[in-house]
Amino acid sequence: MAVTLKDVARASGVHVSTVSRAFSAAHLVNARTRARVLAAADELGYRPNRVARALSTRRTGNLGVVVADIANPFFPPLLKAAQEQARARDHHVFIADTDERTEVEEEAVRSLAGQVDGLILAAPRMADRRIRELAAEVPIVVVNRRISGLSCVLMDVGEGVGRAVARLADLGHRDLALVSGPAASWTGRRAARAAETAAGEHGVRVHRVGPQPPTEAGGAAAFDAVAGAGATAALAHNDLMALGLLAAARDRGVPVPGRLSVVGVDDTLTARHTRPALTTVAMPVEAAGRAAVDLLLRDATPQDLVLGTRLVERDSTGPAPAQA
Amino acid sequence: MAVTLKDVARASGVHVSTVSRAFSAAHLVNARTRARVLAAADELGYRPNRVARALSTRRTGNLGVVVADIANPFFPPLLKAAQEQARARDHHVFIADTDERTEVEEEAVRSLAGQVDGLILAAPRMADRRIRELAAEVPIVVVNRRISGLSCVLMDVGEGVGRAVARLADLGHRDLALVSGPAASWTGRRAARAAETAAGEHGVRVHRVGPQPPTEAGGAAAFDAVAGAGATAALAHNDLMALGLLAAARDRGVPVPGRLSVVGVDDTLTARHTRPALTTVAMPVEAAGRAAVDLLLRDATPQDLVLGTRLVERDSTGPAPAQA
DNA sequence: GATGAGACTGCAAGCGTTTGCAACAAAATC
DNA sequence: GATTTTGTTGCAAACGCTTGCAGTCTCATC
Repeated sequence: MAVTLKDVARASGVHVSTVSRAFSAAHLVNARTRARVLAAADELGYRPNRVARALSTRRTGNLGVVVADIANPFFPPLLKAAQEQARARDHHVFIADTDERTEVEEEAVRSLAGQVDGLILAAPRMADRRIRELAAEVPIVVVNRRISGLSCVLMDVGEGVGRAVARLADLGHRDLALVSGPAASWTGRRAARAAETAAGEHGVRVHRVGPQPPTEAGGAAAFDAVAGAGATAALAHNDLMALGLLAAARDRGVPVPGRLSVVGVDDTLTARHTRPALTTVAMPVEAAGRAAVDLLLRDATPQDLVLGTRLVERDSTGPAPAQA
Repeated sequence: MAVTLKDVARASGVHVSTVSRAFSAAHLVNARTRARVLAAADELGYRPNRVARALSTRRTGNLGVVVADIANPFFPPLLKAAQEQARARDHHVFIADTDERTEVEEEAVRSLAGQVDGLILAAPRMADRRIRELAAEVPIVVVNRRISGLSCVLMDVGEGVGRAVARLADLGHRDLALVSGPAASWTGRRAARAAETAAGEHGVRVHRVGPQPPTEAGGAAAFDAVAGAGATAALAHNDLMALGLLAAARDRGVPVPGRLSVVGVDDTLTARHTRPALTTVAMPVEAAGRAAVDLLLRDATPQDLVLGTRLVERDSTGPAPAQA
């Protein structure tokens, strides 16, 4: 069916190994022979069979990206940047959506391991140990989580979160609700720590709320606890949860930012179009996607790469309400 | 390095072919032998090498999904549903983002062709001819476009659009701007036709605006033309463009829906959180993703599958303004 | 003019599976 | 009891490509 090396060899009167070298080791074949081979290949429409090549070289030219939820607007730009970078390096990319489930995550890594040269785990939920074990089977780069011994691309949410808390303090807020997502989230813990540190420095009380699923519904579910704690500002685990808070506030007739300031994390496209537009901590997601691919393909010794974040102030934050 | 059939064979004292059959043709091997083999395999942690298997069976167990822009919120749910369905069928999925470029699209199909059992082209931009040619190399299912001879999953935007126009007419609108996206978009043409038909039936004038890129910026860029045409309502190519219109309207101080009603297409997550919340035509995207995978894996004779759409009325539409 | 060094090319053994075929034994059929 | 069937297994040839090795041929070198 498809045109193979053998066909090209026959057509150009040389051995298959010469044809092979004409493609993948040009300097080992005579220039004129090579030209003849390439011409024949072109004529026949030859395209190397990546599967066969992979079998013999043990390099597939494929990468995998494992994410918790493709539909979570945080991931698509990461995915897009990663796949674009991979394409530029002549690699293809698999995606696996784990639906936030650890078992699925593990199985995804396992079953992908055989047909990729490396995997990018975006904000994985597995235990460090498991990830390290899996890294013995296939090169792994982790995004948004630090695991010693592995290459990690980190978006230092702490920076932006700290700035957010400082800004809220400036605006007069003294009670901040920290609405957390999944307990296993590295970024979440990191944000919490940064928030608490900054809060301490600025004399702001922190009220922990959650954990809740990192979804709009999760955010909405947290609203009553936020209000109950007497907080005038809330920092959500991510934009999606912040949206949930916004929606719940609207339902309850609580004006934002009049009575409650809300801050998200991620700066997903959505954030710009909420009502009110969401103040949020912007993550360098595209850069992270590209960096992860580079790290994987370069496969140098494990290294951490820390990318900065910044506060994007929109309309969901404002001065603390006067005391009742 | 990795455990192979040979290792398992040695460990269980049978020939590799027997081991192979123990996995992929159970009925051809004695039950007790099989048990012994499986035990040995389990013990050694054997995992079949999909690449090698693919070389010999010519089935890779992989699918590819080609989309114009992963970051366009329309696609992630489709991708997610497709990959979940594929996973359920023990398949992996490649993604390719074409960045809206035809050449990239074609090259993506070509280079993926060798390592997938089939491709899903979501809203492709290529010419019908090209797609049909490519379909000779690899099974293709097309989403959101009808191409004779190929299996297609169609979301009949016409239905929802027709209803939207009817509703706008009810609200008193008589001048509707049709803000179009890429000229090559099947859905776009389909929507335009449906809008014009419905407009004709309800005595509404249609003003064509565009084409513009199917982005927020594209929508914003179209605003002046919309206003200039004297339209009191606009139907955008997609939600993203509708958002652009909303933003531009806000910038120009034009109240929505007070002076201009805006309708999007897609009902992306974003739509619910715009200011005002966007009235839009909802697409059954997840269902389409699943259906596309099923069609591909079943690989029956080509068939079309038409899924319905509906109008989701939110706050960006309202009564037409009184005549000036 | 013998010798060694390149430059090029072919040969053949893999890579880990699958699968048609043959071999053999045991069971079933007449 | 001879013959066929059935069940089970091994053998070996693919699948399309890469690559270490060895062979040939041409030149430069002394």
